[in-house]
Amino acid sequence: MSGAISKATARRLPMYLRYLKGKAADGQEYVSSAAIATDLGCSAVGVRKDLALISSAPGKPRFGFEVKSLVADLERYLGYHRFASAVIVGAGGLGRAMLSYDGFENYGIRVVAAFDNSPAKVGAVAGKPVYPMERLPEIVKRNHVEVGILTVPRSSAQAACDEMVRAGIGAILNFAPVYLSVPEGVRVKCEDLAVPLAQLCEGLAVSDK
Amino acid sequence: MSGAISKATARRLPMYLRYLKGKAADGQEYVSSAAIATDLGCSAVGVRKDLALISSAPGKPRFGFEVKSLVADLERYLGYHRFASAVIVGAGGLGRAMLSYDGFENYGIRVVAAFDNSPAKVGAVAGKPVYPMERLPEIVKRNHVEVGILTVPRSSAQAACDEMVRAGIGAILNFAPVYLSVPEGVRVKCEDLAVPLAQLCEGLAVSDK
DNA sequence: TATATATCGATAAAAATTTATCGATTCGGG
DNA sequence: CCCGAATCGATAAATTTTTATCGATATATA
Repeated sequence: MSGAISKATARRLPMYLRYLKGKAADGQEYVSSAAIATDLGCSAVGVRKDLALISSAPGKPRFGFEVKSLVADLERYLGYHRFASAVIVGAGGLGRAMLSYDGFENYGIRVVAAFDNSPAKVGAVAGKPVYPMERLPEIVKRNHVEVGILTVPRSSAQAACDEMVRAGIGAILNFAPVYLSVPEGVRVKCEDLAVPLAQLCEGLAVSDK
Repeated sequence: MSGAISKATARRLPMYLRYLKGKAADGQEYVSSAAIATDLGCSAVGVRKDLALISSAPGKPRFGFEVKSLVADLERYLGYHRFASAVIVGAGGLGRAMLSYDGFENYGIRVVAAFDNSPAKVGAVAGKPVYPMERLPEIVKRNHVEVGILTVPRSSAQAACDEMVRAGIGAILNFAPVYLSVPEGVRVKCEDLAVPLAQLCEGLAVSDK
């Protein structure tokens, strides 16, 4: 069952996918666990264990794993069992950057639109619409949006969060550097852009190794 | 010694800091491990263990921990033993958003400037300068920059990365969805904005619990 | 065809992390 | 002044995750 994948492994899968896509683009057919481990800075045994969990075809001795097949497996695992719609609340610099980011499709996520209070921000970015906040409930309902990305300034984060919850959004990815309080049942994941950078700076980097 | 903090704990510290700052802003003097755990969705025992590692003052039975003191301890731990300078390469949407992001100071990181190939992007954002790529080595050297944030499109990522390495940058935070190859000794940490979102979408969220 | 080698997959050991338990401490209320 | 509730800190158990070991397998090459 797909639920049998540990948290630690699940965190690494996207890394493999990205790496393998690079190899595929280079025209490489096979890749060994040792090569992956060296390049990604983790252990070969760990790589094999992780891949064993999602790979449909076994690795071939003396060759390694077939890149194309692994990519397919990873994409299936990472994006298969869902096709979620998301909205962005806050069309400032970060919000607009995410609106034009093209990496979400890989994970089965469709960013529907962005919202902002400021009339100046309303319009479109990268072909995606930016609506005034009032229209949030309507759009959420119509598109069955379950996930919201919060990219407003710290001061308006809680208010925007409340609006999202009222509109029926059940999971929020919060980029504002504040703690949000939400009603029972709503999931929040905080993401602070400074954190990975800080980890990188640490002498003892807390890498995802 | 400060090196005795486990990776798992180190990953959680920023979360505590943010949460506690919120409480401090609300004027709350004390907070119990149980309250933190409930709000943050983790276990109270874990919270106590984590805090024990960085807290200078012990928690008070019947009250909990002193918020102000914990904030000070966390800030000291997270940002004290370094003061790193960073640059941003790629002044597109994400790059500019990060240039105007004010959360880096909390972690002892100073973003010095951004760089871009396109003359149209050169100028200033949020009071920080945007230089043409040619000036990267000079600025890096002058400011002793050790860390670079890579926010260019996928296609130019490797080239930009190479330039950063040549300029003397030893650690790179990569936001482009590609695998970068770097010489021995250079650290790379990849950050894909879609990943946390994907985790949030998963039925079995891989939260940082 | 036989052999050496690179690689896998499985099992086992070690390490790290989380969770549980429990006595000790402090304060508020009777 | 004593009792009970709330909370901590420490120790111990359980779980998860990583790392090590080793035989099996497939391929290239002599």
